[in-house]
Amino acid sequence: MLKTVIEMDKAATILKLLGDKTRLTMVKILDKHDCCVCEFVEIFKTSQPSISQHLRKLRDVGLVKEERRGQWIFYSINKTNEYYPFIQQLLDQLPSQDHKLKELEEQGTRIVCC
Amino acid sequence: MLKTVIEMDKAATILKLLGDKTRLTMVKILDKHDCCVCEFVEIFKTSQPSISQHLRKLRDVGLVKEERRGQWIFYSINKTNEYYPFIQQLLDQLPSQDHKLKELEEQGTRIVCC
DNA sequence: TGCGTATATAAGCAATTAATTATATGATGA
DNA sequence: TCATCATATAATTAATTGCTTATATACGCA
Repeated sequence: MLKTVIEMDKAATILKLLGDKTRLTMVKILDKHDCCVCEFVEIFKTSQPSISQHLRKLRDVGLVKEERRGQWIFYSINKTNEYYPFIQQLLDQLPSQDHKLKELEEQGTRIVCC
Repeated sequence: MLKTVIEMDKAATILKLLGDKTRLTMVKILDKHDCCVCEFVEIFKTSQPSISQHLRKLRDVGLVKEERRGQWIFYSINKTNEYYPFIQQLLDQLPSQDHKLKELEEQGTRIVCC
């Protein structure tokens, strides 16, 4: 089995980023589904700037990437990031957050927006 | 394979704790070797209170435990902690920090103190 | 072209964090 | 019992973080 090793500095940086419940949940969701900003605003019941700022931090270290689709900007996990295997192993130990997206669908919020 | 799942809250708390280079390195070292406070002071070239405070945080969430041996207090990983499997998987992806202890031995600092 | 929607960025502020300095506690050994 | 060593705790301070409010940008549509 290939053992990937990550430097301590980089690991600490990534863990610090993920050591925030909002960002950790975002990344867990994004690992399975692309999402746009307004969905996160709904899910976390917080302000749009707050969400944007969290996403920016994740983007700055390359964990997620953005892509414009018409009016919306979708975020997705950057699987080509050299540290993706590191976080993937971590995410696998977290409970699925699919129910959060399901709630949006039930509210109609997911469809309306994206 | 048994899949252990950890709640998001708890995971975020632990990741935040480990998202500090000093604490992450401490835990990585402790995963293989017990250490006393004065060794960490040497390794990290920082003040004793600073080291004590980091250890306290790790102790407060149960990741490490302390044990007095005569004059010294040794810290070790708490393998019975319910979140140990979570961090173990993470630690396995980090480079060994044995060289740091080796340096102490070469300096004689390890033996003198502990 | 002008308006509404989605998102990003900037500035300000309150809360949290990590380090320092000073002091307390507890064990050892003369 | 007193001095010393190892460690913990407390108080202070500077730096960092995350949120809010306000504003800017960029797209889609009438």
